[in-house]
Amino acid sequence: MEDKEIRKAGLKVTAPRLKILELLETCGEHHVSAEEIYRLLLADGEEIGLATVYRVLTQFEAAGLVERHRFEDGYSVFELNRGGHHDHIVCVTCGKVKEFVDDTIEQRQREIAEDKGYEIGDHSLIIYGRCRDPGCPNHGKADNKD
Amino acid sequence: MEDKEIRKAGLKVTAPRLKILELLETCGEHHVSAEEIYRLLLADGEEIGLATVYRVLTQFEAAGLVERHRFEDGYSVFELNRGGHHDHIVCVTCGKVKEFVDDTIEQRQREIAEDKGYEIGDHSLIIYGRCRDPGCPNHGKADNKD
DNA sequence: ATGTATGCAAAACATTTGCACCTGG
DNA sequence: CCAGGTGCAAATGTTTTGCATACAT
Repeated sequence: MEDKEIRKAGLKVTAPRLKILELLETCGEHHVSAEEIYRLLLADGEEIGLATVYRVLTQFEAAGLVERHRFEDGYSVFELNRGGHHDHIVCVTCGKVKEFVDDTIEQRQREIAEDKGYEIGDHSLIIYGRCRDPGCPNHGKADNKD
Repeated sequence: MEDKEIRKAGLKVTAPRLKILELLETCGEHHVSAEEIYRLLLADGEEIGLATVYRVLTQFEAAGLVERHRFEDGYSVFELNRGGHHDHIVCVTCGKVKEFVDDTIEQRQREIAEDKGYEIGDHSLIIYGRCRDPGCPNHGKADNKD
């Protein structure tokens, strides 16, 4: 059960925390915003406040349970921290996100940080592109400038 | 003069636009927020509104004149688009930003996008670390020229 | 002259916080 | 029982927008 995860974070096991964690587990690689989580839980019959969602997510982030990403738009999305670090490739048209890790890139980053006189911490690499999924609205189209 | 840049963007040449463009030119690699631009121009004796700063920056961004970045905190910083693409390495302590380009990483990104079935567009790579500057640890002024 | 830009104030956002009430351990 | 958690409303901080006026062309 995810009770343990919550306790391990030094938090009490409450309905909102359990529900949010469960929801994130069902999301897999899909990244959800606080607002989305809020609406999904409401729709699921939970009585929960948006403020609580934010509070819990912030606590989970501090505990390393979830990761927060600030993609291009002005809000954050969250995903369960499944251990391994990874970067993201996002479809600018349909928003689909895939994850990847590349050792060459990871290594070069360490070298660059060293070279620039920084002690490396985290990093964030996001590739923006267009996916070739049939369902993607932009399927086949080329870059149109106007 | 930078009149041309503004006209080329289909915008009228006005004082606020000129001033903002000039200011960005003096900034070089230093990334400024809308608020900072606003305060700097006020301090410089300009009569300008914060809303105008945002409007102009948005227009400049759309015209490809400036780039907007959303680093870790909840606001945007802007820099003049000097043509060449580059990535960023940011000090999490003092906020200092350095730019870099690494061909190996650029190349790997193209391969990854291809591999994952994306037609690559842009990307954003930000390395977070701690710089080894003497004046760094305690917030201080963050106005390091580098 | 005329369509744009502007400054200001107010709105719209995502997110945080104060507070009185609830609840898990 | 009580520290910690919650929902709600109000506060925050950033960015956007409505509107009447001012200005570039």
